[in-house]
Amino acid sequence: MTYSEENYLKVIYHLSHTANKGISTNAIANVMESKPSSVTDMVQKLADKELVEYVKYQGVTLTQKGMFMALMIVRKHRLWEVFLVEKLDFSWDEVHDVAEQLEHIKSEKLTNKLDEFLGFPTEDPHGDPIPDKDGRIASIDKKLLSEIGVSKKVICVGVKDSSPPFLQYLDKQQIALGSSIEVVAKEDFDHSLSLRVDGKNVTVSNKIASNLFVKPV
Amino acid sequence: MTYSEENYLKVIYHLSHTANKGISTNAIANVMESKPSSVTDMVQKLADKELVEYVKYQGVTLTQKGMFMALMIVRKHRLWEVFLVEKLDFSWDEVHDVAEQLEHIKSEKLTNKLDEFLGFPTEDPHGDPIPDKDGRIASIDKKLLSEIGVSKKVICVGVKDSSPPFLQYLDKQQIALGSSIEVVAKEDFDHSLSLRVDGKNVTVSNKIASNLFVKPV
DNA sequence: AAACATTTTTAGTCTTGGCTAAACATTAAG
DNA sequence: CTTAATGTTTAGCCAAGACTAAAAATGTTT
Repeated sequence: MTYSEENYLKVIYHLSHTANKGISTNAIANVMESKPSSVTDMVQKLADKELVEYVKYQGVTLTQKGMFMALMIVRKHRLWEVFLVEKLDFSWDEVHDVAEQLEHIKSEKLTNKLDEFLGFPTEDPHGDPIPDKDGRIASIDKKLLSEIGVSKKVICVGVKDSSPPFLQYLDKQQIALGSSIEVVAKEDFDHSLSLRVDGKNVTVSNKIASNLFVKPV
Repeated sequence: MTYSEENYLKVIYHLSHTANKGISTNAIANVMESKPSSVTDMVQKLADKELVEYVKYQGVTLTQKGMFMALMIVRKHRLWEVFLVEKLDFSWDEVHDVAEQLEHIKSEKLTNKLDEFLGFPTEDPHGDPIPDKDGRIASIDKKLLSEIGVSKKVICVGVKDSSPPFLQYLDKQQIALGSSIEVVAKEDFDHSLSLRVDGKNVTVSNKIASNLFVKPV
């Protein structure tokens, strides 16, 4: 497995969550900032290795084997993110690029020892679930904050967008994983939300609210 | 800096310690298990980037810039080895291949935070010195056990050869970094040594003794 | 000092992963 | 149901890094 093949598998895995048909070469190229023609080539190589199912013009899906490898890459990525935040004091907006490199380190022993060292965490610093060594994911029931009704109380459990600007915005508003949030009011005009976050009043736009995962308290 | 360029710099750095003239393409090719012609190509590329001084047919030496980059790679390699042994319970014969991968992770912040997390170690698990963030190395005065006179007492501070078979042999004889060693006798015939290692009698061949670094107690 | 052996470089080739431009499918619209 | 628009693949090309075989430089010997 080359570096590049691993990246393709990871991207296909992530795209599989939003779309439930075959993933188009175009979609992959967009995410990878490359060209559809390059994707076609690589996808054919992955199909030869039986990591993806590929029908011309119909898109790509992961095979069992490909799914497992993708899960192991995601596992490594998220474990390293936990390591960076918990042990090395990185903030949650700084970890992505480094984890993007660390996820390619090949050593099953390292991955499993790291998992143990971290106390077998089930979620990364953004609230995303961490597959265990057999690829199993503990699914948590979570909703977008934007779907929560007025006067309901919830706890912040994850972010949908984990780009640095969004995460830094949340830091500024003192919204973090574990924060308790009450929806005080919803504005009809722009769908913005008035919240009480850990006792403080905060107003957020609908765009913010639809990128925050919460669970009923 | 590509992965491959980094490996060349590292190899040239290591070879510079034993030979103090220019390093030949042949020597590099041997260590890298590649061919001299491939080395010539790469070395010319490194010279274009001013990371090495290169005169045709005369061999290669590191420039200031190249030396610093090499030191940073060695620094990362050795810090990760400490991490693997101290935090993840790897044994000293298992760390090399994984550290070989980890040394290429690009993030100054990661390296320095890791250094801090480990308590700014000055040596790796094999007793090799770890360059600090400015590339400085604390030099320790050490001799080969084979050069020590009879009835002298020393402490084991490093290994010259850190291949798994040698390290595993030392484990079996319960010789480790920090072990106190007294040279009880030296055999004229085969230059083998009778030792007292932490109170136990052990006999080792000259080959073993000339791969163990010790310092006077 | 010339001839031979060794080392090093050059020239040309291969593979991987990417690109552009052109050809080919599919879908949507008239 | 045919054409236009869009999406996808093919064909041909490029750069990096490695290789083989051949040419050139260095060194070693007599």
